[in-house]
Amino acid sequence: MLTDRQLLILRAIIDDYIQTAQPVGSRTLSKRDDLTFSSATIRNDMADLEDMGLIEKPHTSAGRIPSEVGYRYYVDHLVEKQIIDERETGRLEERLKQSSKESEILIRQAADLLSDLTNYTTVALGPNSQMETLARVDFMPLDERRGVVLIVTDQGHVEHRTVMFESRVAPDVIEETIRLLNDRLVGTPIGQLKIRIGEEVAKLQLAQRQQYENMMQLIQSTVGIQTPSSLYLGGKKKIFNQPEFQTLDTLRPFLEWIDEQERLTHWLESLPNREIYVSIGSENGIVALQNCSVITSDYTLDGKTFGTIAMIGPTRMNYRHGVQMMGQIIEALRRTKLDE
Amino acid sequence: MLTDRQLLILRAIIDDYIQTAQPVGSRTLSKRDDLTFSSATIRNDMADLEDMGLIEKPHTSAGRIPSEVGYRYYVDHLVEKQIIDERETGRLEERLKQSSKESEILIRQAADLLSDLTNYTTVALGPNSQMETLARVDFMPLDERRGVVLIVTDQGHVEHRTVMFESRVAPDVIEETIRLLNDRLVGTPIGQLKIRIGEEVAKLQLAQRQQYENMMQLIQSTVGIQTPSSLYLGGKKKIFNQPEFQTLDTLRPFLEWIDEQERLTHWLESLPNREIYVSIGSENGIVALQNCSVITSDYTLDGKTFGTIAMIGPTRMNYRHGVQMMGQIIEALRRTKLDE
DNA sequence: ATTAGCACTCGTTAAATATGAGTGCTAATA
DNA sequence: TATTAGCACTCATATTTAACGAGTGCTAAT
Repeated sequence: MLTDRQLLILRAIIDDYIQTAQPVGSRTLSKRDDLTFSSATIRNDMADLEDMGLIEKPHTSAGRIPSEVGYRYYVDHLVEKQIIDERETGRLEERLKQSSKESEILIRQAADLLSDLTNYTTVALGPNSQMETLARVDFMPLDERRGVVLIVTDQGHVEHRTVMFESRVAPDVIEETIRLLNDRLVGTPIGQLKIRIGEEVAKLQLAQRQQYENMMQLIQSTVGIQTPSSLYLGGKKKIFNQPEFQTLDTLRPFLEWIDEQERLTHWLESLPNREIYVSIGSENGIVALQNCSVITSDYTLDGKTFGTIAMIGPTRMNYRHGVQMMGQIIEALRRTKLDE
Repeated sequence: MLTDRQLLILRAIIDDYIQTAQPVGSRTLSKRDDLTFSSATIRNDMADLEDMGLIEKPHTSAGRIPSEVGYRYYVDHLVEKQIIDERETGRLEERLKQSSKESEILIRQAADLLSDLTNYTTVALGPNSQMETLARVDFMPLDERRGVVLIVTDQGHVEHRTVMFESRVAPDVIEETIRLLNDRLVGTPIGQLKIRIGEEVAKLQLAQRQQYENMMQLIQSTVGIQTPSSLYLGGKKKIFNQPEFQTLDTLRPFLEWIDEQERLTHWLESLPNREIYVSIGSENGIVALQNCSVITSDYTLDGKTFGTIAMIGPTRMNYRHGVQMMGQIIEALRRTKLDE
């Protein structure tokens, strides 16, 4: 167990290191107003803290830096969660409201805002359309052999795909197929369209054989439509300002990783659903983010569960401020109404 | 005017420098099989080439590197344009064909392909939808006060926007408005929708006042739909392998610039329409691309003019190979049929 | 239990030195 | 006259050496 003084010293070391990115020495600490002990006393406590694995030194004659265990202790015990500053949240809500009522744009704006508030890179993942249900299928002819098939979800998302037919198709065949699709598939979760149609297709074979090929073509195109989750990166440049990323060895893996949209999406989707979750350093298990910490949170927009937002900074990130800003942003998003 | 030998030497210097990224000395050159002169002779010619501004030395005791003027001369006189290797083009066409028939995906694939062939970053700009004409407007209700308005262009591009009405709207009002929009606007270039509707709106005021607000809301939403040109970056990582971008001072501006989608789009759109155009070093006028050269070309897909593709590498780029690969890719794209 | 004092460690910086690739010029050669 | 061998000179880069100083751990005094 830590003594009060050790706690004070640990906190001071981390606070100082977060600000300066330099190892913190005992003399520096003893000069702080909130630490009244001599440097020797502090040194003794530092040795104890090091024995406990909370801090470490880069080399013999350097000051101490927090270890990952130290940061973990700091975040779990020394960061007060969820103090929502009503005034500030209101201001954020206001800024979000001004930008747009389009959910996609709102999310982007939120990510940018969070990035600007914290100076860390942010990633926002939109809703996973796989969960939404089909509201309607429609078709628009372009010419004799081409047309666009559209699907709309209950949440108002639209996806489309151009269909190319083998031969000229009679309008009523298309009409009938679309009607069939609407009859059978409306209300089906987007992710299950493909499976669902399999059950229905058998009945089709009884129908007119003549246009069978074209009908199947249209159906396959429809259920094959992908609904990609929208991903947005805010403040990618911010990383350039971090002292730990001033070398190519550290910068390159980070940039390469962050640019891999698909992997990023998977990662965000795989995160545990929580309010606000802090992953410190190598805890995240991603090699490219070894020296990064991540604050993630699911968010709701206008009450509905929506997606995930993440904030990525160096392990030496300002956890207190980060957690607080994250809390404010998701609260502001929660309060934002889409329809007024 | 350059003597034959000087030409040979200039070419050798540039070829060598392109490969090694190191200043080229007279002794190195004299050992090449294609240069039979002594190092002293080469030194004399080098001095002349330097006087003409074609090469320069980083410092007194270093070899020579090509100047921008030198590269320009090299590209204009020493790079043979447009030798299309039928075999290779066919292979590229094959690979493109396999990927998809969806134009968007084809373009991405082409950009990736070009990047892999050359090891430089590529940017592909899709067609500018502003030029396409409206083929159809449609509306799908979501609930009493919301719906999705869709527009389709003659090229099969679809854009949509969610509309939020002030009050409950009668289906027949919507139907009528949509019919009106289709009647008046089909065939109008997307870029001119807004202007065009102004002329029509006066007549509207005579119609039922009651639902005027909602009708206007629907119309405004429709003509306000943006059709962003699609932009795709291929091989962004490639820059990390270039020796001239191993330092943050050079890397950072490049990465920051390349990530600015909007600026990038504008830049590509502002380029002169040409088959293949090479911009060397500071010629492009962009500070962040001072040390980069760009090979750009408009391309056609399936015969139709489509967009612009660009290849960005260090000034010390392999122009011969780059120009050739660019030629092959746009030829392969030109031959690719969308509908078979 | 705390603190002053001191020897010791070791990364960082600066100066001193060595290395060598490459040049320009001059004089000899074909 | 054009080419080449020879040589002194330049200058970026790498290596070595020395000085510096922030910070530590330990011991003895308070």
